[in-house]
Amino acid sequence: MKQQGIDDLSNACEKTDDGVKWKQLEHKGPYFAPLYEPLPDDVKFYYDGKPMKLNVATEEIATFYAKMLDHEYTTKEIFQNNFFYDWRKEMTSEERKKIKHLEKCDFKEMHKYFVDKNEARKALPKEEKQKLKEEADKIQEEYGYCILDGHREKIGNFKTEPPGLFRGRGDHPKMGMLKKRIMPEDVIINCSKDSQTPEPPSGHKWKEVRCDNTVTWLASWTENIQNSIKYIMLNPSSKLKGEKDWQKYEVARRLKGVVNKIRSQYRADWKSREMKKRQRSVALYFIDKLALRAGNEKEEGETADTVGCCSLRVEHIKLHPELDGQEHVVEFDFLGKDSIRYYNKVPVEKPVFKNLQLFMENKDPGDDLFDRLNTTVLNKHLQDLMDGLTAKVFRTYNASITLQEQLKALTDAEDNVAAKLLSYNRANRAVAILCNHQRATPKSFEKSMQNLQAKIDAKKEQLGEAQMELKRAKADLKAKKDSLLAEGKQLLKLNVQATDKEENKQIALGTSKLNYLDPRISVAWCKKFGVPIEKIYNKTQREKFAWAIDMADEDFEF
DNA sequence: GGAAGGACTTGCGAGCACTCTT
DNA sequence: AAGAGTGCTCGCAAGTCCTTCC
Repeated sequence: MKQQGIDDLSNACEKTDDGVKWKQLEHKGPYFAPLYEPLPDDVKFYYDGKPMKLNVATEEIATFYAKMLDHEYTTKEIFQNNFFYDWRKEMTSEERKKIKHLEKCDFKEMHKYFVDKNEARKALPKEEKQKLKEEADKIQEEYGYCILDGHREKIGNFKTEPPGLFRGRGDHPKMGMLKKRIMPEDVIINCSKDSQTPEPPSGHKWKEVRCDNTVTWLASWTENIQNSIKYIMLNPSSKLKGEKDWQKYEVARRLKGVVNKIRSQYRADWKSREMKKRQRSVALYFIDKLALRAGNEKEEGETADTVGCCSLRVEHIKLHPELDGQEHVVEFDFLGKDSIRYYNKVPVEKPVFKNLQLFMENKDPGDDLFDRLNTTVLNKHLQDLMDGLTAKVFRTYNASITLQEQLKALTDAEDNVAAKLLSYNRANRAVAILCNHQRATPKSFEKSMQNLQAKIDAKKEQLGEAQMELKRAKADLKAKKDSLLAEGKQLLKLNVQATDKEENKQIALGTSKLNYLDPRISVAWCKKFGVPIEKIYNKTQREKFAWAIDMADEDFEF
């Protein structure tokens, strides 16, 4: 591997303001999605029952739709309309004259072609598969790494996104629109001046090559659906990302020091004469207590209708003066990030309840609950309370502190490793529930639960038998006792497994583990209770959290 | 001061790869 | 050896929050 530029950095970019500021960045540029291969002649598209040869560009877009035929997306009207509208834009004028209705388009042959092709690929002999893997590894090796200030670092996403049909989440108004192919002419390269500038594919040029050491991306382009910029950045295992991660948790730890003061302050503000302050203090209470997201405004009609705290509308909450024997209950029901439903019934303190009644007076269901508040206002206030404080820090703080407290409460030093891990998972789960990290119940859940139960029943029987035998055979006592003990232990372990699985049915632990829980808490816990770190972090996670594994000893306190 | 643009983190699900069972 | 089940990686959408521009 070339190590050019490590010793000679005299030519490197200089920028003096704060920020990332690397001295050397060298890479190969993005790896481009493979070009379109036209369909064989015998795979036909039919319009109105008659075969029709499409122009290559038109055909390519048709294949995007054909590939998705058995996906639910293609049954949705918005998806169909958006696709058809964009498809027609790319047709030749003759094609456009002919193809006027999507219902008359028959993609079935094309669809079958791709299904078959996919199966053929899966059925490939081992050696062929091995060869394909080696080719992929070669590409990874060549394009998947960069050199940043003398260190070889893994890149997160070194490939451009392939063209296709946009799939939004939830009720997205743009679903089905055509995502265009990214060409070198769309791509901005960022690298140091002294480094070897990456070569664009032959016959092509980059949109721009720049040297901006205040940012961390290697390449970028603007996508055509939302007109937003996409970036090629480093892998979480990189030093740069690790340092940022560490910083994030340090900010959250600083919040720990002032959170009591902030809480008494927002409680006081519930009685403020200013409406703006009251709204701010109630919103902050939600963000703190319920770990809600900030809730930026969104452009209407451009994205799915989802909300966070500051963008909650009257229709998203119901007030119950009394519910199930509890007073002042707020019932939340709204779609949050990724159109995941947030549903929760929460007893709140009386002033909060009274304030909410006030905020909702004379408003329609579609009106903003906090009409005098937005995330900019809220974050400005938070910044005054603590340097670096923003709404999202509360999520990080409350997630991490909850893990630490739960681990303390649930872990029994006398337990075996399996039981300790159940405790760990339960603590992790408490956080995931707080942050509303959900998942669809896995498809094989019922079945695999039954299998596990069958195993447990079998083990119980074995245990019973061993007990009987022990009674019968007084001789050979030691061996029988041991086998009894072993069976008992296995049963316990299976029961633990089953409990864990059941409790985890609809909860996703990954997001909190990766993004909200200070890894030093987990590392310290492992060290303190003699649990190998591999039991809670897999290889990738250990790479991402290398900084924490290095740093934390068993008495680390968040 | 507010809209638009930009950079970066967070989030879920699909599909692949690996393991375990039969 | 094959098939099922599970864990892990990757893709890329969708957030947050800061900066820039008028």
